[in-house]
Amino acid sequence: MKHLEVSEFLQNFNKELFESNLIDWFQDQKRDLPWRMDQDPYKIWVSEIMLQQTQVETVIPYFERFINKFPTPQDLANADEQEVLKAWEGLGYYSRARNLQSAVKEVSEKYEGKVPKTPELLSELKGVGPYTLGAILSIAYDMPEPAVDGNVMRVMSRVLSIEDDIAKQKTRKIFEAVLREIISSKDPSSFNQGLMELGALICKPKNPNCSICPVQKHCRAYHAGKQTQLPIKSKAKKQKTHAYYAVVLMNKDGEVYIEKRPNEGLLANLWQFPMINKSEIDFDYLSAWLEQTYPITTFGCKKLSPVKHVFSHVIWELEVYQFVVDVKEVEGVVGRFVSEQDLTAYPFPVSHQKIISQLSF
DNA sequence: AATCCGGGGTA
DNA sequence: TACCCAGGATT
Repeated sequence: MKHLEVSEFLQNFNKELFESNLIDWFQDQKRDLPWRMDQDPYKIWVSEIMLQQTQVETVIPYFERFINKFPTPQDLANADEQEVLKAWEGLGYYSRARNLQSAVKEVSEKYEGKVPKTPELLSELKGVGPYTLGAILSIAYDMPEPAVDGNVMRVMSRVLSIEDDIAKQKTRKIFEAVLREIISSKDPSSFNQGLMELGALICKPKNPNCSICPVQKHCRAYHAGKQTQLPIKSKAKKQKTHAYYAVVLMNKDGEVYIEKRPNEGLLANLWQFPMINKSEIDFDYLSAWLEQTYPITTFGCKKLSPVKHVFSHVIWELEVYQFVVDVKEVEGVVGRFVSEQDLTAYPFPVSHQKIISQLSF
């Protein structure tokens, strides 16, 4: 029963009744979320970027602060990137923030701040992929575009008993084709949001609550008793561990040395304490390496608590040391010494926030 | 088609 | 632990 055509998935499927069952349930049961207060395309855009791979409850406080700080596209376009990253601090996938600001600048300049209304123009924007495109067009502009995310694939794989591997890129296209056939033309916004809301509240990955599901009678997986076996998803490979020394260099004034990470790759443009891979240096030479790399001479050294941090694709194990240092006057140094007070102005990854929380100034 | 890119919630 | 989350960009 694999790799069927769209028409085969939809045989004997009552799409009109499915549509009304889904939309009626959504209108009645939808959560009161801050990006549902109005239909401002900018706010919907911001929310959709934040919601990528991120749960609703996590996003809510970030969204509130972000919109309060950058109420309009112009505000975000004119902001300093460091300010934007600071507002994103702790949310993860920081390229979302940089791409969003870049795209908002483009909208501000080319379209007078109006979010474009066509798939072609929208998909040109950085950070707007197939899902976000459909979400913006359907929710902000009531256009019948599919918005296929993890929720939608889980719900529809069960409803239509679709057994393709949802971890594979091409499978999303199958769901988009199916959704184009059944999406409501009357209320595509409630239809798309209803599918996602259903996935979040009822048709959950584990223990789906089929007994109260508004589309139970349409669900082939439920009727076959195999709702917990769908969707099919191949496993991701395990992360590799990287071990580093991370060092806090504190001068006599209680200021600590921080440096900006490169403008691409992991945690791009965020700040950190100096780190060196343990495979590159033995601990006995750490002090000497620090003195040749940074404008300092080291004195005392004490060990802080180690930090373990799990990313989606890699694991960091940081062995943390704090050095007392004298500062030499050197030009061309990338980092800087900052006070405890000023530290709060810089965006740090959570792994290094764990180090900051150990410091006593 | 794989891999890179965060962090937190949940069973 | 392992899996998941209103995914997109890069290789």
